[in-house]
Amino acid sequence: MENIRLRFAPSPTGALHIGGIRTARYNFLLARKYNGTFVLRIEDTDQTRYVPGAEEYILDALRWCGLSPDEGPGIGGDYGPYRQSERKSIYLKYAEQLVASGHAYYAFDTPEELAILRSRAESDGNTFKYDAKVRHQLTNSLTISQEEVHERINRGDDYTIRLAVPQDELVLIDDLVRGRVQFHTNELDDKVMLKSDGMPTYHLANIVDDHLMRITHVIRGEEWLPSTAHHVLLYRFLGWEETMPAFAHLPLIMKPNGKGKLSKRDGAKLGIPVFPLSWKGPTPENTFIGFREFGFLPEAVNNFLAFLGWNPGTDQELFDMADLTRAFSVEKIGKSGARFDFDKARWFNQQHLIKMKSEDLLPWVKPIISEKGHHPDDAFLLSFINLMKERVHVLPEFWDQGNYFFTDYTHLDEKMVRKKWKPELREAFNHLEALIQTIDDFNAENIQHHVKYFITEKELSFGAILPILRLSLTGTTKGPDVFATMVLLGKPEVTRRISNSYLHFDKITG
RNA sequence: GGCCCGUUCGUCUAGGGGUUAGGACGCAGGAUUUUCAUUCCUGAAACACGGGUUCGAUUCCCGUACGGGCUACCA
Repeated sequence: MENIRLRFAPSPTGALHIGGIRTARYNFLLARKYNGTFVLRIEDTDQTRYVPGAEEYILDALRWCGLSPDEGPGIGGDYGPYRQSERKSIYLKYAEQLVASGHAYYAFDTPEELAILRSRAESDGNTFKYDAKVRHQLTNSLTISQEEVHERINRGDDYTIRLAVPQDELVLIDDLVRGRVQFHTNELDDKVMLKSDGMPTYHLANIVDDHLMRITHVIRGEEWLPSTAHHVLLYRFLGWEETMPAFAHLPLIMKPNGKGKLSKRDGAKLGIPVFPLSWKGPTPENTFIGFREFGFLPEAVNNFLAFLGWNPGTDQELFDMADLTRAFSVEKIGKSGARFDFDKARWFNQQHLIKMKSEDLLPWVKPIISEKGHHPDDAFLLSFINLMKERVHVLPEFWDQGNYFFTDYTHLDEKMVRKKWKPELREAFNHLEALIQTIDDFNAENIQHHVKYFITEKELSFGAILPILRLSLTGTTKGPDVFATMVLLGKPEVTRRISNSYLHFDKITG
């Protein structure tokens, strides 16, 4: 595996969903594992589907995921340009070479004519296929004279160049994931190589570029498997079969309900992210929330994604990027489609959150708190993160579950107050408040010691006091250790909240 | 419809001719006598079906069913 080169080749037609990120991830992983090169190529040959901003999104998304390309548009490299629209003339040359060697031909049939043939066949219960059986009845350089071909081209008639797929041959593909797959050429159509606007189709561009860019392995989605036979034929006809890259077709990521492959819409429908980053489209229907905005760590997203269709063969599930690179192998990629399981994604995120050092989490949590208008110092934030990180799944929950550390709580669990507050506790709480005032060294151990003493003194129980104490401090019965919470809140705030809470409590129970 | 790919707990999966079919998420119960969470323990839960091959198939082969993909001058 020397000098391996892999590429990720998305088309800039909008936001890139996580299926694409997984494909990029696998390509990246294999490249890194063998000290190879990871190339980004933009496949913008369909000018009608070009979406402004999409290319930028792709690069941003890759970078956020830690998948920065070694070569690509805006990055450079020895095999550029890396945007197919900028390589137009290259494809024409090879398309014409294909015609010259008899493996392709000029076709003048218009889309309208073909549509008619298609619908006619359909009404007869058949399907129309532009192939060896019918190409001699259609308008192309095989059926009209060379003069007429030149004449039509010279006068500016629209034409395409189609691949002349031979008859009665077997095309063998040794897929790294699926083993040997074979296609019979009689089932293959004469695919368009060069479109009438002068742009190549994916099929031609991808083969020409993979060859010219010295790509050694093509890892892509299973949706490409059926056209791989055409691709093999192209390598053969262009004389490049010796250096043809190895193919690995990935199982698809399926919708959470298992019905079909995951699509952009599924996210909005279920209220879950299926994109790495948020994407603002022209309409609400084309606007999507990303894993980043949802509060996921890129490492967790990658860990989760890597396991959709791959596993190391051990019981280990938690991987950082470096571990993943070490453990990854194409042989361990599965064959069957993997369902997108958001609960598992949340679990991965939680585990990564727990595993991370609080210092490393600081830059992720800080913006969430400051967004709410609070700017505590790092030491405070660090203690806060320590207390909270093992009870949140996604970043915004640091605020949702811990906002009372920064401001008076806005929500009080009245049901629990009714359950725990007895008016006769008021006297005890007054004592407790006074007792807390006297604690000089306000650390958790010390506070606990005093509170414990107080409880036994008053012949009360932990279970009677602590929940209501927590309620008075945080408004909820859930949360980190009460004494640790008190330390972080600080003595003045603790006593303030305790004395303030009587009013609310009496009102609720009274 | 045609072609191609696939099928182990609800989900992600390990395994592979003879296993109590393993792990993880989720779910249920329990422990950690302040909650929540973490952590730990326990539990329910799977080899699609039918034929072969074999002493023996979940594992190999062939069918069937089911699922998925492709079937554009889209990628």
